[in-house]
Amino acid sequence: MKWSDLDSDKCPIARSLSVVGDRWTLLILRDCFVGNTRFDAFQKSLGLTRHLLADRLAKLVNAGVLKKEPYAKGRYDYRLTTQGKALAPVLSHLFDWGKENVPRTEMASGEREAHT
Amino acid sequence: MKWSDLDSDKCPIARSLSVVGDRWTLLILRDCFVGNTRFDAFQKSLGLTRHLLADRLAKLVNAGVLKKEPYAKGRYDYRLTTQGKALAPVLSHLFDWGKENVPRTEMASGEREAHT
DNA sequence: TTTGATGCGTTCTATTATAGAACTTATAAG
DNA sequence: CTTATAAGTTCTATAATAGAACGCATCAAA
Repeated sequence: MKWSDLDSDKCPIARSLSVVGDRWTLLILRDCFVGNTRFDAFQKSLGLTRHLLADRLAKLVNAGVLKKEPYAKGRYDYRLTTQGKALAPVLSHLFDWGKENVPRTEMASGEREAHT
Repeated sequence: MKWSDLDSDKCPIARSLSVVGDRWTLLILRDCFVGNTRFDAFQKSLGLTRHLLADRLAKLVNAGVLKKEPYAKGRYDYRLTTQGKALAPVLSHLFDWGKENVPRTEMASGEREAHT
């Protein structure tokens, strides 16, 4: 199997991962749950490249997880759809598991992030 | 932020993803929950390259999610640790979400897989 | 009405990651 | 001795990601 064929897999877990299993995708959704809605806000918060961010947002919109709502010409809010909101338990458990099982390693230098 | 710095992130979700957020990793764990324990079994079931499988298994063992138990000289069973078993709710919700929200697309040709 | 800042991308090059197949080493079976 | 199985490793080719710069449109100030 190729990663790109996951969407036709018999297993629902594999199909879920075909939508949210790419690098950064779940972190973008975490930001959505916290209230971020805009391109630059995601980019600054996550630090991924603009190229990838554009790609991931497009895929999420395409999959019906986010919807793109214009608030001015050429500017958009990305908001969770009902489908997207249904992912809350996944993030919630990842939060709990990480808190319990993945101690924070020391950083090289400058601190970042604020989320929760 | 780089993907490789996620392990020092303040957010537990980001730290979780530093362990299980790589391509294939959650599918390998799914196989573990279903009872697979061996290298070739994972490889045949998932179809990822042996190279990547070796890499992912090593990372999971290193992170304490799987443990490597020899059953013969040079042969091993990979089994979930307590920490690994604690990921069950994540997979469970991904299962539910995929079943509800990600319809299976048609395949190009030959069917595969059996899981679930 | 030119200048500058903001928002949302796209384009470019360089580096990593992944795919696919062949090759190792060791054990065990025929 | 030959073949089969298990668990990798090595190799080359292709795809994905990082990092920075560029583009274009709006708005606000000068």
